[in-house]
Amino acid sequence: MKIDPRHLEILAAIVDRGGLTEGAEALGKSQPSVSRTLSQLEARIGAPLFQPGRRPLQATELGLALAEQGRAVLKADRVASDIVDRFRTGHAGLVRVGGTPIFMDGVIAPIIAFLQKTLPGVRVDQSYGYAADMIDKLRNGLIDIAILPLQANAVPAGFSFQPILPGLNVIACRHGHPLSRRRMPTLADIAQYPWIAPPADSPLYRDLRRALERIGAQDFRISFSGGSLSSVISVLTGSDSLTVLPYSVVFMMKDEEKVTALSLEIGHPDRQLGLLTADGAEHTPAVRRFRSLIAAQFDALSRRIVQHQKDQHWR
Amino acid sequence: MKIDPRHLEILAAIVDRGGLTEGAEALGKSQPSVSRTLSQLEARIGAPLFQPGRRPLQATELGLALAEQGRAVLKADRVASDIVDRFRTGHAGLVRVGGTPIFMDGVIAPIIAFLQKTLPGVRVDQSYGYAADMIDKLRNGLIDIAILPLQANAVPAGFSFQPILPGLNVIACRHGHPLSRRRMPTLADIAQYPWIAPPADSPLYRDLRRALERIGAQDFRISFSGGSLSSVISVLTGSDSLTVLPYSVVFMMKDEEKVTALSLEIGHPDRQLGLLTADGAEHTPAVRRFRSLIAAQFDALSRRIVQHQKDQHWR
DNA sequence: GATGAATATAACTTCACGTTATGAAAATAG
DNA sequence: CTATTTTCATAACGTGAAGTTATATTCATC
Repeated sequence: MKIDPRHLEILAAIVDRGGLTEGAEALGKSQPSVSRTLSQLEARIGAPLFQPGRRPLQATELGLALAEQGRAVLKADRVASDIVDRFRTGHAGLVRVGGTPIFMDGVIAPIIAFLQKTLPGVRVDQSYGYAADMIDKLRNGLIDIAILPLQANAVPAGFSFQPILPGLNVIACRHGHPLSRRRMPTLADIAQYPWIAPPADSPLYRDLRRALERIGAQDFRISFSGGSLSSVISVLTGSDSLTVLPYSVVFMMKDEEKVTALSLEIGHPDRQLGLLTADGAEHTPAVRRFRSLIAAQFDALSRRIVQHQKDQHWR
Repeated sequence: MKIDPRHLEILAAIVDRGGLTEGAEALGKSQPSVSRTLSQLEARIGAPLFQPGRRPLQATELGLALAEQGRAVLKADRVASDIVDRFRTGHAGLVRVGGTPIFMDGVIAPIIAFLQKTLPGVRVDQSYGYAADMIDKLRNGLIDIAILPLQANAVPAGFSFQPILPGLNVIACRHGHPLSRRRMPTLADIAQYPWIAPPADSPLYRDLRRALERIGAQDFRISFSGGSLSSVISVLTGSDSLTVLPYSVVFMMKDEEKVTALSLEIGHPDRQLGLLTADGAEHTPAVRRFRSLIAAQFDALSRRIVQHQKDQHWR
């Protein structure tokens, strides 16, 4: 015999609260409503759920057994409500973000780590790729947000781009590198050190080439290439190699005093790091919340960077 | 946000069966019905529960989380249905029976033990008392069935009495008792042995007095009184005492060869052992089933007793 | 027996859910 | 790539469960 789970809930409420009136109150219903539902349930079952004509109400064996199940329903229902509420407020859910490897590892991941304190129920699915890839994934709904360097006029139709940081790159070397003491290293200074190259298809690699062209370096030695950030940093700190990194990545690591940037202007691409999203995409509250928190974090980071640069100027 | 537990059930069915059509089938509903319910649920929650436009249907994170709760509801519901079904068929429930102590211990309890194999889900609440007590408890709905010796014309108004055995009493002694060998013990034989007396307010005690009067015994020594069956049997088998017991009690114990009955006619009260019930009482299926099974058992017992007596006559 | 609190009943309205019929869309096959 | 099939969504409508307020009953208690 099929029983309406709501009836079991009502029964549990009556049993646990010790009366129709209290039970109805706990359920947010009127007393007559609960009373009639109980009568109908007893009629359907064909047996009393409470000792008839006894007050205060006392459940029968059957009533108690069914109330037990009603409690299970109530609990499941409460849990479900919680899940929905947390989902709707963006405190739970899945956020799928993708972006360029070095920047994701060096800047985004630490920020996500920080955000997890605010959003402990949010799960982040991180994936790596460059612009074309990411745009494709966004279009197919495989990721929610891409974090990329992009030119303002290169934003494809149907996408929105929210800049978060200038796409500033620097030449990086280990702390204590011979060049790091020079105020203005010359081409000749630089030429004697080998380079760590980002993957050949990465924007960072193009930036490296462009920067070297700009300062007049025709030829350069590559000692290591293709690694992700942690490998690059290992090689960088363990040798006198140079590489090109987003300034923000170097900035994030400055307190560790392993890596530093040469004071050498290398010409900035007119790209901005930013959040790319597909226009039609329905974002979950968790995604929206995550996105705004990320933006806020970058705003703060951006101000810290500006402040830091000012401080260095004064010195 | 409050969620209808039935919707969670439907969601669980869809997720577990892998589609609307199958889910609807499993729930015994039409496909459009579950389709609309699902749409409404998604609308209420404000988020898709399944990846939109994907076939075969694949649940979102949120959908999976809620389906989990739906499974809990389904389970509780199924258990509740089972409880009700078993209750309605009399396979589960509470049966409250009361009766005279010696008879309950000696005959009813062994039969109940046997019935538990047929009705493993039925709980029996046994209580002891004499007629007046039991009638009172029946009237107040504190017990469902009383098992008593009663005169056919002494059945109070508003009660039904179903005889199950003749109220035959015998003088009992230990196996191997000196008197047990006598074909027809005389009063003088009997007079030298002490008696174990049932509680003074019991019908058995009155039967004892009546029996002794009938065979002409003016005076008798009481060596033990007030015990329940197991004490009485202990004293009986450990001494040469005599006592009065319902024949059915002695019969039930005959295979143990501890106790036997004297072949002495002691005059039967015109009482019958039977099942007394209050007319107005609403009996649960378990009680009805129990009652009919008890009656059947006694019918069988009664036939076994008759057969036994025939066998003894031939010897 | 009177009083007060709790439960049951009555009368009515609304809306969720069931149905069948049919349209739209996605996957599969040719 | 088009046709077919399967699966899901929508439409339209009837029924009944469950909500409401007002009021009657019933049970415990003083």
